[in-house]
Amino acid sequence: MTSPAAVPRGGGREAITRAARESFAERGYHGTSIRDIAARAGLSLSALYHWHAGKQELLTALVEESTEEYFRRCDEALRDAGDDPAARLGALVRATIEYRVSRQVESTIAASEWRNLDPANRERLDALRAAASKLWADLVDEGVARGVFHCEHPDDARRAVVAACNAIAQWYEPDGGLGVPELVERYTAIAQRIVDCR
Amino acid sequence: MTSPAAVPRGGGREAITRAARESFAERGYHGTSIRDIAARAGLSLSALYHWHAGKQELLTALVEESTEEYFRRCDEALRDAGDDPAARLGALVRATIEYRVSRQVESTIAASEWRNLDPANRERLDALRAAASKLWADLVDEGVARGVFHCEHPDDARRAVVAACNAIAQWYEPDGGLGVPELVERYTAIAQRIVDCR
DNA sequence: GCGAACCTATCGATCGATCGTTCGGGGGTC
DNA sequence: GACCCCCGAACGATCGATCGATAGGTTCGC
Repeated sequence: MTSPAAVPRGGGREAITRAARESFAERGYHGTSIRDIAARAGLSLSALYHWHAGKQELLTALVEESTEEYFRRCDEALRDAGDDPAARLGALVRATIEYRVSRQVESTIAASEWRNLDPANRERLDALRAAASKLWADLVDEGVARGVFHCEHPDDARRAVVAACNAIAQWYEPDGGLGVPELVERYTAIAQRIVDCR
Repeated sequence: MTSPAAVPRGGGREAITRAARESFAERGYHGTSIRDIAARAGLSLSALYHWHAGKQELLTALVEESTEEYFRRCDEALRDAGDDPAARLGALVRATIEYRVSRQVESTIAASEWRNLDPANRERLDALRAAASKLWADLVDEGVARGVFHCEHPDDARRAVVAACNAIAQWYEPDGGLGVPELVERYTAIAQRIVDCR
C-alpha cells in the first residue's frame, strides 16, 4: 500500500482544514473524530493540535468564514443592484446561489451543524445570520410597498424564495452541464413569480 | 429533589421512544448517547436494551415510521384529488405541510439524520423517498403537458415547491396563531405561482 | 388455597473501544 | 543551538453494548 497523502512539509494547516471540511460534510460534527480528520489529512493527531485549538475551533472557523462570505456577497450584490426591487431581488438570488454553489460543502455544513457551535460562537454568528435575513425581508417588504410585488404574504414569500435557493446545494452537481448563470436565471424567474412581481 | 419521571410500570417502551425522538431532535444522532435517552425516559440503560435492539434501531424505527406516513399521506391526498393538475398540486402541498407540521420533530430528524441510517435501512427507505419524489415530478410534468402549468423548467419548479413546503418545519410554531389551513392556502398559492399555473 | 415455577420489567456493574486532549521528544533547517 | 513541524504514547472520560440479579406478577400442579 502506498502512503496515502504525502503532505508537503508546512502544508499541514491547510491539509487539516480541508480534511475537517470533508469529514464534517460526510459524517457531521459529532460523527467525525479528530482521528478521522488527521488521518484524512495524512498527518498525526499532534499535528492537528499544533495548527488548531481543537475540534470545536475547526468547526467554528469553517462556519464563521462561510457565513461571513455569504453576508459579504449579499451586501455587495445589493450595493451594485440599484433601486429597482426586481433587480434587487435578482441580485440577492444570484448572491445566494453563487455562494451556495461555490461553497457547496461549507454552506451545507454551516446550515446543518449550526447547533453544534459553542453557544458563544453561535450567538456571535447569529447576528450575521439575522442581518442577512433582514436584507431579504426589507427587500420583499419594499417591493410590496412600492407596488412592484403583489404577494399577499411577504414573509412566506421570502421564506419560500430563500428555501428554494438554499436547497440548490443539496442536488446541484458542478459538472452536470447546468451552469450557474443559467441556474441564476431560472431561480430569479421563480423568485419573481413567488413574490408575484408584475 | 423529587424523582424525575416516574415511568409507570410497563410504559417503558413508549417512554424510551419519546425520549429518543426528543434527544435526536435536540442534539442529533451522534450527539446523543443512549445514556441521555435512558435518563430522559427516567429509566436505566438496561431498560432501553430490554425494549429496543440498540441506538441504531431507535433511529431507524423513527425515520421509517415517519417516512412511511409521509408517503401514505401523499398517496391518499392524490387519490382523493381528482384529475385537475391545480387541485392535485394543492393536494400534495397540503399533504406535505400537514405531515411536516403534525410530525414536525420526526420529519426534521428524518431529513437531517438520513445519512446516519445503516446502509441497508437507508437503501430500503430510499425507494419510498424516490416514490414520493416521483409523485411530485409526474404531477408537475402532467400539468405542463396539459397546458395548465406554464413554467419553463418543471424540475426546478418542483424542487422549489418541495423546498418551500419542507422549510416550514424549521420555523413554524404550532401555538403561534397561524393555523394549518391558512398555511396550506398560502403555500398552495405560492406553489401555483411557482409552476406558473394560469 | 398455596407454594413452585415462570415471565416481565427493571436494575447496577462492567466490558472493550473510542473519544478529545495533552505531553515529551526528535528530525530538519537556518 | 534555536526554532519550526511533526510524531508516538498516554491521559481520563465517555461511548454502545452486555451481563447476572431481582422485585413484582401470573400460571399451574396438587
